[in-house]
This record gives sequence, structure tokens and C-alpha cells, in this order.
Amino acid sequence: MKIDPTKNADYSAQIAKAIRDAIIGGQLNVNDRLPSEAELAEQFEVSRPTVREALKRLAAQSLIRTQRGAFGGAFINQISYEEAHSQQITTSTLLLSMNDVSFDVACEARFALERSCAPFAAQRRTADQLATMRAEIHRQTQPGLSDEGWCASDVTFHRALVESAHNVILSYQLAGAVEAMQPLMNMITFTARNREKIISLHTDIADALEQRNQKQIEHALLALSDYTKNLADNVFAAKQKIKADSDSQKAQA
Amino acid sequence: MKIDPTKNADYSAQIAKAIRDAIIGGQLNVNDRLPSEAELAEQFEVSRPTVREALKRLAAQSLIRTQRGAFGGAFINQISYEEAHSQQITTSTLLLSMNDVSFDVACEARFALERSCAPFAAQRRTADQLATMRAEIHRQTQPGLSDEGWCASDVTFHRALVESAHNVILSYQLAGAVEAMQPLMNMITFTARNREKIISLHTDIADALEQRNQKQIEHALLALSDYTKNLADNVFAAKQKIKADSDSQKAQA
DNA sequence: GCTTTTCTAATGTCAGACTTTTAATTGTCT
DNA sequence: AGACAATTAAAAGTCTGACATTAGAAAAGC
Repeated sequence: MKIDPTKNADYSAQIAKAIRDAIIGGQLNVNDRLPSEAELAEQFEVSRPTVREALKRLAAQSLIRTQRGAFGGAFINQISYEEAHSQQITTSTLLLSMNDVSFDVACEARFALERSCAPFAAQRRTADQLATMRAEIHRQTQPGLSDEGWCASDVTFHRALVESAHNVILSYQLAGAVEAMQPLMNMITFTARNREKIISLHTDIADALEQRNQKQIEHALLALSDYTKNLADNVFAAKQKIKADSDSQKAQA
Repeated sequence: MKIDPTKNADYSAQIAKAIRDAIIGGQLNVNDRLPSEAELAEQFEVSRPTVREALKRLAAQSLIRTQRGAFGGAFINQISYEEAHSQQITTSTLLLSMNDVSFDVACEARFALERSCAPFAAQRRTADQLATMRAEIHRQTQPGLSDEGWCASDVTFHRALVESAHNVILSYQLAGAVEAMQPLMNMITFTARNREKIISLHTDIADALEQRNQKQIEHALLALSDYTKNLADNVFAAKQKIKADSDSQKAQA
């Protein structure tokens, strides 16, 4: 394995890519040990710090883990659902916060994705998951609940709904939607939000799930989606009004 | 900003986390410049190579980009859909290939996610996207098409379907499902698969989309999902049989 | 005023040393 | 012989200091 010195990318990036490709391509298998840093440095004809930078890049993607000591080294990491989950959430959060995505688009996507759980949730929900959702609804009725507390409870509620589909891949794919988008939506709508209305919609969802009624789950989610969109529209309209007022004030002065 | 020397994580990991949290938390904004490596080294009271390892970790997640030269440095990167997309695909591919996920679970998730596009695709599909899908169906009828060609065409077909929902967030979230899972499925089922049957199902999807009939799109996708599941069941059953035969042969010998 | 050259601050890379961790090995005692 | 303790070696983690390369800014020249 050698690298191309004519390429305009850094050595460390090239080395990381070479190893990453070997992992994805199956030349390297889970729990295989990479050569030691010194050996890699020799193979790629670069220095050890350069190799280390490449390895850190891979470690940041959970592609390898490193272990110190004799018989330590860099090992191909079996990426866990948990790690994939948290990467998904980080990426989704950044994508949303850095590219001013229109609220409608995000909201539409988020609820469309959650609706895709409905048929399996209706079939497979356990009493335990239903209990979690009921408990969160109850928490949401507490008058002293802070905005942070509300948001956390909201996420837990929706996570339970997703989990009740009992499909690990679906849970992973929906992590971004529930855990990244839901807090964002709460942040935008919390000023206007009517907790009672949302609690009643949450109750509708839980009821539908209890009765294993797929159509009703989808219907309730759609209602929640519509209500959220409406809230956001009101918030934006209010902002526009404030802006317009201050503009006209400026014009007068 | 300082780091905790008592923590058992490496300095470079701690520094990366500190900066990452600052980015996600909004203390650092897009296109802000980080202090130079030398300054960061001083601030965190570590050496420059350690800082560099931390920065490479962040670069691997597309959180920062670096630029050489005077007035260069590390800048907070505005993560693009493209980057987020490709990260999503990498993670999904690895998650699936490294954790022997049952085919049924993956297949169920994949088509459930794609079905969530149906209502928007029915509303918003353009003639262009429909044409892409028809073209891919035509390509799939070509008798000389290789397995790789088939797989690529299949992915393009489904990508067009997802894009026809005209929701960037949905497209991003579904990237993992379409671009990572579809090839995996083709890999498993390609021995048993009947191209004609799949082409007819693809045609059903395109027809439904042309007529903007949401229910029919969902129905056709469900049929494709069921057929794929069946294929896989047959493949696994055949494998079992081969195994059983060779076992009984061994027992006789 | 425009172009070319020089300057400079930054990243990228290197070599070599030292520190810390960790597991295998070896040695010792019961 | 088996259990525990000391030794050893290999590997990652870190540091220092240097040099190479790059690219924007400022200065010099026309």
C-alpha cells in the first residue's frame, strides 16, 4: 500500500481514505488489527505523526478503535447501533442548524418518517412502550414542567413510538428525525405552543397504539404535523409583523 | 478553554469534543476561524501535534475545513447536503455489513421509509423524474445488462422516486435506505431474482406515479417489498438445503 | 494604476525522544 | 503443581523543535 504524492490532498487524508476503502471493500474485517503506527509509517513512507492523523480521522468515524499497551494497536471497529445513532444525530443536527431549512420541509419530512413506523408499531407495540408514552403524557400535564423538561419528554415520547415498531434499522434511520428535528421544532414553536392541544394529540396517538389501529396512528400523527406547521406559521407571521412595525417606525423617524 | 487531565480519554479526543460542542452549541458559527494550531496548543496546554490530531477528527466529520497559507487556518464548515449524504451512506453501509442484520428487518425498514415519500411524490413528481424512471426501466429490459449495471440502474430508479417527493430532508434521510441497503439486497437476491417480475413491479410504480395515485404507489412498493422478502427466503432456504445435504453426506462418510 | 516580487503567517511534514499503558512472560513462594 | 508477584516488551500517547509548502497581503517596480 502506497500513496500518491502527486495528489493534492494531504497525506493523512489519503492514508485515511486508503484504509477506509479497504474496510468498506471488505479487505479488512471486523476486529482485524492494523499494523502498528510505526509499520504503517514505513509502508506508506511517511512519518508517524502523519499516520496518527490518518488514524484519528478514522477513529472519529468509529471505523477503528485503538488500544494501548503490548498487543494493542488499531482494530477495525464493529460499529454499534449506538455509535451509528449518535453520528446520525450529530450530522442531522448540524445539517439542519447550518442550512436554513424551511420549517415546513423539515416538519413534513419528520412526520412522514415517523408515520412509516405506524404499521409495525400497531402490530408490535408492547405494554411497556405504551406505559412509557402514557407516563410522558402524564409528565407533560404537570404545570411546573420547564421548557427543557417538556422537550426531553416530547423526545422520549416519540422515541418510544419509534421503538415500538421493533425494527432496529428503522430506529436508527429515524434517530435523526426524532432526536435532532424534534428539539429544533420545539425551539421554534415553544413560544406559541399550546401544551394542552399537544397533550391531547399525544393521547390520541397513545390510544390508537393501544387499540393497535394503524390508520388512527397515522391520522393522529398527521394531525400533530398539521398543528406543528400551523404553530410555526403563526410564529413566523408574528415575527414578520414585529419587523414590519419596526420598519415603519424607522421610516417615520 | 482548558481540558481535564484526570479524564481517561486522550487529550486529542477531549479537545475535539470541546470544539465540537462549541460548534453544535452555537458558540462558533459557520465560517468563523478557529485560533491557529499554535494558539490552540497554548490555550489547551498541549503540544501542536495533539491539537492537530483533534482538528483531523473534526475534519473527518466535515465540521471544519483547513486552509494553508497566511490568513489560512481552520474554519467552521457549513456542512452541505452532499457531505451529509455521503456520511449517511457510509455509516449505513458499515452498520449493515458489520452487524448481521436480518434481511427481513432491513427490507421492512427500507420499503417503509420509501413508502413515506409516496404522498409527496404523487403530488409533486415532475415529468423529468418520471422520464428518468422510465429510462431506467428500459435499461433494465436490456438483455446484456450486467449485475452491476442492474444494481446501479435499480438505485437510480429508486433515487428518482425519492427525489420526486421534492423534500431535501427526506432525500437526505432516505439516502442510507436507498443507496446503502438497495445494493446489499441486490447482492443477496441476485442469484434467485427474476428481472422480469421486478421490471413489472417498477412499471407499476412508475404508472402509479404518472397517475399521481398515492395509494397505488404504496401498494406497488409493498408488492416489491414482499417479492424481495420472498426472494431472500428462497435464497436462505436453498442455502440451508445445501448445508443439510453436505452434513448428511459427511455423516454417511 | 497595474503587475511583479517579496514577506509572512499559517498549515503540512518530519525525526527522534520520552511517557504511559497493558498483556505476556518469567520468577518465586506456598 | 498452582497461585501470585515482578519483569519485560510492544504499542499508543505525547512533546520538542525543526523545516517545507502555501497563499494572501504588502511593498516595489514599471
